Amino acid sequence: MNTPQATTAELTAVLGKLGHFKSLDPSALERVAACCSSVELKARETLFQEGERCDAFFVLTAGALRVARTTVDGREQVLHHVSPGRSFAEVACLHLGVYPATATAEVTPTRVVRVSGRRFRALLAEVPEIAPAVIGSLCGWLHSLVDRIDLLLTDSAGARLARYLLQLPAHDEAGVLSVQLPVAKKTLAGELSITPETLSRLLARWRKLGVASSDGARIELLDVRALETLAADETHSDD
Amino acid sequence: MNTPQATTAELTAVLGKLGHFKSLDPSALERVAACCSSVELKARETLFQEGERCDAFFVLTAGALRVARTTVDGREQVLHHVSPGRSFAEVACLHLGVYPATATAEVTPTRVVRVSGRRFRALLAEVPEIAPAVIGSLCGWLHSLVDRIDLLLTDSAGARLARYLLQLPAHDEAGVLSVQLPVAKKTLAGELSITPETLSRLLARWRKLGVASSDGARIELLDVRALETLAADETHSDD
DNA sequence: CGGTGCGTTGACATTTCTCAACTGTTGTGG
DNA sequence: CCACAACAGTTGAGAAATGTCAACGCACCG
Repeated sequence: MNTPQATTAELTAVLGKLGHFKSLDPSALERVAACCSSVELKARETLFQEGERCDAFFVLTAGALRVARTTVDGREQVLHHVSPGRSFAEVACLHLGVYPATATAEVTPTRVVRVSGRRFRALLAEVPEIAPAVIGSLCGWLHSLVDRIDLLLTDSAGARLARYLLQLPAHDEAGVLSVQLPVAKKTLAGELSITPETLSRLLARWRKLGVASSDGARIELLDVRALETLAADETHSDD
Repeated sequence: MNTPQATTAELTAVLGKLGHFKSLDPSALERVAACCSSVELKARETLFQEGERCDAFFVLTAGALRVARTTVDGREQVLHHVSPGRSFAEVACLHLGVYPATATAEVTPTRVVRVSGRRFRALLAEVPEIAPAVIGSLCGWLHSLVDRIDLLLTDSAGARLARYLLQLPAHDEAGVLSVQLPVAKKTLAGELSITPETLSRLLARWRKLGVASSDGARIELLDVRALETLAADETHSDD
């Protein structure tokens, strides 16, 4: 884990681009930046470990990162994928005091801004303008977690996959919607609570049915109506 | 939906007992109370409906309430049960602008405090001391949602049920732990993403094995070690 | 160029769901 | 106060979805 000495000016610039701090005036932003340092990780390096005492939260500025727990039987259970611009571990830092999960970089380089919890809490009391930023960020998290629960409560594996694909940012090319899987299929399977084999078979079946054609991480949604039906139906129709 | 005219003094007293507002000084508390009104519901009455425009969040003071969505195929999907002292719909109010789910009272009477979103946002800017209360409340929600996801990611139905039972507040009587199901078994099945039949069969099997004896909503955890093993194991051991 | 690990496919085992029937309880209206 | 309806809960039998185990091709990385 490398911690290059970034100037406050650089940090200010980075933070100012983040959704929730955009509305802050420059002087407030500078005070936030004064709580921060920047950290650079290589793929597979961990930023923090489950159970570790917690004195900071983070904002991802570049790369990708996953937050996961290790289950009792030793498997890795991915709780969330963090994409650039999002903050994470606020709950651990502001509420729990320990990290309830492990954060691991997925690509090289992955850059994060580290925000000191102690200093940030003090700032929160002094500069009321930053509270809405924090609240907004937490609300964003809550929203995505509720979506995740909604997804997991969907009964059939096919329906979960269809819902997942449909809510992915789609790229329209020549009238055909296509999406790009942001994570490895093995990982995606874990997020949908299915096995990689089942995922592979679902895609194979849909390819045969002409509903979706998958080529590696790019998947073309050929029949969106059919996918929506699959996503809604509890039980998915066979061939 | 009945809205008796409560005095500010009464509201102040009620709010002051809630975890997150406890640390507020009396004058701040009074200003929060000025944003509030109290609402009383009978069982099966709804407080708000999915899709409705949202201009308030709530704190449950008495009774019980469930937050649920209606799935495309018409079933009711319970997202959360709210117990007294907890606030809810903050995300809808402070972030989304519409209610993403429906809140329904489960008992008569159910009493909630309604907090005007518009007035509360203004207050948030004027009284910085209340920000930590909101942040704390949101963190509590996030924590419970992560736990829920963790539970749903548990593979086998038996393991999910065992984990659920073990994390329930247990009542120790004569050396035997016993827990009280806070909701109907049908509802619990929904929360664990299993069918009522499967739930019934699991309890029947455990009763036969001497692991847990169920009598209506009271369940005695006879062999906690065994339950912990079941909760940890992916696949649950048979007789 | 060999190893490591992902993705795919097949055969099989198993859990869990579905459908159906039955019981007991609750609560509602006559 | 009782009868009847409605519904939660239980149990059984069979079906279906999904997981497990295993083998193979393939890409990527050292």
